Amino acid sequence: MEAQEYVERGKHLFIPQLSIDTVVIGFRDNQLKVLLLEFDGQWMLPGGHVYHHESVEEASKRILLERTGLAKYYLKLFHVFGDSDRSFPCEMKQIFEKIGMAWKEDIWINDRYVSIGYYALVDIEQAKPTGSSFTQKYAWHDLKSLPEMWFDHEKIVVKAHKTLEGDVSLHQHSFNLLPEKFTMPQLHQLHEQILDKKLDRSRFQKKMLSLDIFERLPELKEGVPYKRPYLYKFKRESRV
Amino acid sequence: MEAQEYVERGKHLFIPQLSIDTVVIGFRDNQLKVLLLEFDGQWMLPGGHVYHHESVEEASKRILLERTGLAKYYLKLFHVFGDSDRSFPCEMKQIFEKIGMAWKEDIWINDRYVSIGYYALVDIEQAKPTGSSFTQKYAWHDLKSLPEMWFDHEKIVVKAHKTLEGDVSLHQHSFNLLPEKFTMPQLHQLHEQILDKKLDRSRFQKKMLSLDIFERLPELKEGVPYKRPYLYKFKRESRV
DNA sequence: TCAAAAGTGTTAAATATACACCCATGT
DNA sequence: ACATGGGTGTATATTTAACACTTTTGA
Repeated sequence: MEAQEYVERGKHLFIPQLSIDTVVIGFRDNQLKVLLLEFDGQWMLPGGHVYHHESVEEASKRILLERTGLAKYYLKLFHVFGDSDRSFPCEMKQIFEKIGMAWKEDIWINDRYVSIGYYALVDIEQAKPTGSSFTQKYAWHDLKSLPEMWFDHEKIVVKAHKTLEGDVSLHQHSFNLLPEKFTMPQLHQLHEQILDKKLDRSRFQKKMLSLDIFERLPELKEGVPYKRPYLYKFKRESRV
Repeated sequence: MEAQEYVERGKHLFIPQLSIDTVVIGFRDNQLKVLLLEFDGQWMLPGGHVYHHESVEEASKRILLERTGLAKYYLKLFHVFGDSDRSFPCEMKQIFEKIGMAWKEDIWINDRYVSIGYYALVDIEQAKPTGSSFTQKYAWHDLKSLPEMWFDHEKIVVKAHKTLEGDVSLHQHSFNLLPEKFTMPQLHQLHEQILDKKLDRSRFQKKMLSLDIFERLPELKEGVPYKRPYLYKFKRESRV
């Protein structure tokens, strides 16, 4: 949808005062990454609104598909951002002026919004991000060093990160951040990054294998120096 | 607020298409109880909407205070009910006819609503429930044998119960269901009810005490047969 | 040949489990 | 006296922790 059309018709298409913000998390170069969209030197999260005909969950999946092209991922509602002062007319005015669109005080986009926060764990190599109608540029930023962000999006990212940290040992969904076939050293380093601490290599491997959710493949990982690690894949068919 | 005023003015007072439903949980006679409101032989959850000037969290606390008179409790957002078909015009018509109020198809209360589900753990003996504008009668029902309920409220209660089951070992917030001063046997029976299984008495007590969150009081529980158990209280001042 | 990375093993400490035992109290 | 409920102890099994050993491979 074009920016112009979005602003004109959005008021009637979507559930009012309700938005979705999605923290899309990937893993590359041994670093956790978050997908951000650029506008005028500052960054924002992929997000959107809920159509009258769709469920909140459907909306979150649609938004993720639109922004990343992905159908496979782990997606979780992690928080509701419901502060009474959660509206951003000043920042909206800035954005409208930059685009060259007419800004009015009483436009729907200036309302106070309750935002439903999702985090998505994705295979960063499979993602094909695209900008939104407002934003052309996107980038994967280190979760540990976030750039200047619009609205309260930095707060949302930080909250998602904390939630992920608490969830990872409980749900064992971290493999969604890795390719279909991955090695135990990869999973080990990933967990070290998520929890931000050293984990005993031997113990980690034994614990992961004792969960009986990963299947060792006959092949070994190619193209890596020194001893080649085994490849594993998640036992269940689909990721979701 | 009166029913008439609520229907007439609600459209402008509240964030549209957003509601709150609160599963208020108590513990009495060794059974988990849920606070329900009666209308025309069927039951519903305490709930409400978010005023434009208040946060979602403030709204949930206001609703809990209005319905129970309580200021001390554990309150947690446990789920967002966002199905696209979540509207109840037929049931609303029934209710309006029973009250003797004019029902119209396009009234705000017939809209599709996204509901934010909270569960509250309360000291049932401290609660002073009151009916809402629609409902006069209230009752504490066994969580295990729910009556006929309006809307999708049974689904919401079941989801809250499951969430509590998963949360209790993790957060150790179950004492909020007991009086200020309680005994280990009480806490033991409470956990058996929440998890719906037998727990070894000796081990349970040792584990709870090893958490170092409860303080043993010099007094013993009075008015109970046989050996009198020690009384404990939660170490931190406030419950929230 | 040796260092780096991966896979596995070994021992000790900490926890969990399944009871047993003793104490206080009411019948 | 004894049955009931409460508090604690003890032996055993399991899990966690720390680190050692071995294998494979590239420099």
